Amino acid sequence: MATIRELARLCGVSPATVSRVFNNPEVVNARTRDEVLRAAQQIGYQPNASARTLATKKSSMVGLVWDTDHRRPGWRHPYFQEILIGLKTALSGRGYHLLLLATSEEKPEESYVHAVRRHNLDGVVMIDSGNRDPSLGYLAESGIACVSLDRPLEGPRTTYVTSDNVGGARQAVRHLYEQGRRSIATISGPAGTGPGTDRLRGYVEELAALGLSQRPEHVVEGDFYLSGGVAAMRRLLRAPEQPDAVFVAGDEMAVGALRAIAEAGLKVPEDIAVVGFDDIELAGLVIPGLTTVAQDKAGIGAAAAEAVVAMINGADAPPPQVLPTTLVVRGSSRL
Amino acid sequence: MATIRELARLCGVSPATVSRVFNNPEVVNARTRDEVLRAAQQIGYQPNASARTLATKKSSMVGLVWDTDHRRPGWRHPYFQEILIGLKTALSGRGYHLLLLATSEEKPEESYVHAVRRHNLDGVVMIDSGNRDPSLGYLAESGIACVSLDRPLEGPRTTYVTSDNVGGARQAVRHLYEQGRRSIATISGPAGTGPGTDRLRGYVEELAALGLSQRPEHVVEGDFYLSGGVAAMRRLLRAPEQPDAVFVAGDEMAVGALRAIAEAGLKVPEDIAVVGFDDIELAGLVIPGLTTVAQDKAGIGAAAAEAVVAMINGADAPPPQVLPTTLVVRGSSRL
DNA sequence: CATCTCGCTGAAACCGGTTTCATGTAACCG
DNA sequence: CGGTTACATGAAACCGGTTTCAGCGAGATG
Repeated sequence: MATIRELARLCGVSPATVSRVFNNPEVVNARTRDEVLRAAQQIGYQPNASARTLATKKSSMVGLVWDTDHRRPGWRHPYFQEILIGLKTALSGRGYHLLLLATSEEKPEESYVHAVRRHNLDGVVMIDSGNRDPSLGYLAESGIACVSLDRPLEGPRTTYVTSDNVGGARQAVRHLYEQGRRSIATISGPAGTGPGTDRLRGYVEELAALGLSQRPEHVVEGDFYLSGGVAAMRRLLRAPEQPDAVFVAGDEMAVGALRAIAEAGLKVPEDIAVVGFDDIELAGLVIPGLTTVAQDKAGIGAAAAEAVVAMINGADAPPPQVLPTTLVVRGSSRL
Repeated sequence: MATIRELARLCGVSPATVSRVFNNPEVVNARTRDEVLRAAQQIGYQPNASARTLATKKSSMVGLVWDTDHRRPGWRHPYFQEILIGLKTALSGRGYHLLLLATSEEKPEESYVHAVRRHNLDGVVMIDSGNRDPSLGYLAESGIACVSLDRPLEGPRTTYVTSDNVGGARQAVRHLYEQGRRSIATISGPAGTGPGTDRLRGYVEELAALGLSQRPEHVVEGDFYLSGGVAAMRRLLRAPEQPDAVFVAGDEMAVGALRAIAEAGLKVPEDIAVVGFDDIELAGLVIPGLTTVAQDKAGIGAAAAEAVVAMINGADAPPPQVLPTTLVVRGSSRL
C-alpha cells in the first residue's frame, strides 16, 4: 500500500501538500495539484481510512442498530430490506458507509453503544423492533447524531422518521366508507408500538369524522403476524354485529384475516372488505389482491439518511419527518 | 474519551502494559491486570478502533458487497434479509462487524474495491445478484479472504457457499414422481445464473434416474419473478401434452405458475402439482400452500461467516460449502 | 526602497493504539 | 555463589494520515 509520504516524495512535495490535494484542493496550486492527482492515480494511492479517522475523529461511517434477535417481535418485517436498501443507497451517495452493529446482550462490552465510540461513528440510525433496550435512549442522550425509525426518541441531536400512520389509517377507513361500508372494524397492532397506537388512533378519529359510532367489540388487538391476524379475525366474526369491513393495521395480519374469512365461508370483498397497511410484496400476490396503505419504504431510508447526514454536518436536529402514505386499491375492498 | 496513556498513568503502568492487558492478558501479572481492568471499567475506557487498525492493519470488519441497484435482476430476493441476518449474527458472535459497501459505477473511485483497502477490511462476502461486474473477480484475485454466495469464484483465498441446488431439484422431482406424477415439466431460472443452471440440471438428472423421458417443450426458462412464472406456465399449458406436475425453480415464479393455472380453470394439485424452490415466506401463505425446496438461509449466512473468519485467521480457502435443502410439503403437491 | 499582503508550501506535532527490544528482578541450578 | 532462565514491564519507534504555524517569494502599496 502506497502511503502519503511515498506519494509526496514521488512528486517532490511534502505530505502536507498531498493531504491538501485531497481535502482542500482549492488552496493548492493547480499545477501541483494535477501532478499529485496524476501520480496518485498511477500508483493507485488510497488514503487510509483509519489514519484519517484517527486524526480527524470522523469516520464517514454511520451505524445501524438493528436488533435481529429472533426472540423479539418485529425483527423480520419484510419491508426492512427495502428500508435498508434505501438507507444504504442514500448514505452511499453522500459518502458514508453503513456499519451493521451487533446487539448482543450476553456481551455488553461489545454492545453497539461501545462500538459507536470505538469506531468514531459519525451517526446512528436505529430500526425500532419493539425493543425496549435502555441503551437506545443512552445513545440518543450521548449527543451523537441519531435518527430513529418509527419511534419518537428524545435526545439533543435526535430525530425520527415515520410514515403517517394516523393519516394512513384514516385514508383506509375513509376508503371503506366510500365503498359503502358502515360497520367498520379494526385489527390493531400491539399497544405500545408507535405504529400500533397511531394506526388505531387514525381509525378512531376517522370513524368520528364520518359520524360512525365506534363499537368496542369491533376493535381487536393483533401482533402484526399472520397467526395473530387469523385469531383476531375469528373473534371479530363472532361479534354480535358482524362488521362489513375491517381495517387491519398490518399486511401480514390482513392476509391472516383473509384466511379466517375464507375459513368462515364468507367472501372478500362481497361480505367483508379488507384493507391492510404497509404494502409488503405479499399484498400484491394474494388473491384477491389486498388493498393496503403503502409506506414509502425507500423514502423512509432516504429521509433517515438525509437527517443523519444533516446533523453530522452540524445542523440542529430537524423536526420529525412524517412521510405520506398512499392507498393502493386492490380487489379486497372493491366490488 | 479516555486514552490508553491516561489509563496507564492512572494505574501507574506503561501504555504497553495496558495494551497487553487487552490483547495478551496472559502475559501480564494477575494483580496488575485486574487493577487495569477495574480502572478501565471505572473510567469507561474503550480502545480506539481506528488506532488499533492503523497499528495492526486488521479492522475486525468484513465488507458486504451487495449490489442493490434496482435496475439489475436479483437485487430484492426476499430471502436476502434472512441470509443477511444470519451473516450478521454469526459475524458478531466472532467479533466482527459488517460494513455495507456501496456499489456505484458512476464513481469508481468510491468503489467497494477501494473501500476494502481504505478501511483495511479483513474479509469480504459477496451476494450474487447476477451482476457480472469484473471488480468482483478483481477482489477475489487480490488475496483478501473472500466468500461468495451462490456463485463459484476463483481466487487464492476465495470460496463460496450455496445450497444444494442440484440435489434440491432432484428431491422435488422425486417427490412429484412419488405422488404419482409422470409428466413433469419445469420452469427454470435464467440460464447463466448458478442456481438457475444447477436446478435445471437436477431436474434433468432426476428424470433420467427415474426413467422418465424428457420433453423439450416441458422445459421453459423463467426469470425468477412472478410475472415470468405466469408467462412460463401459460406456455406449458399450451404444450401438446399437458404436464401433470411442474417443478418451478423459484417460489415467486411458482406463485405465478399457480396463478396461471387457476386462470386456465385448472386445479392445484388435482390437475397439476407444483413444487417451488427457496421457501420464501410467501410459500406458506398462499392457498394452497406451496410445496417447496427450502434453503437454509440462516445456515448460508452462518457458513459464509465461518468460512470468511477461518480464512482471516490464516486457514487455506475451505472447499465450497454446499448446504443441504429440505423439502417442505404443502398443499400444492399433495392430494 | 521598505513594507505589507497574498498565495503556496513544508516542518513537525499530533491522533491512540501496538510491538520490538532491552532491562530489571526473582527463582532455579549445579 | 555465579550463571542461566523465566517473567513482567517500560521506552520508544511506528502505523498513515491531518493540521497548525511559520516561512518564502512575488506583486502591490506607500
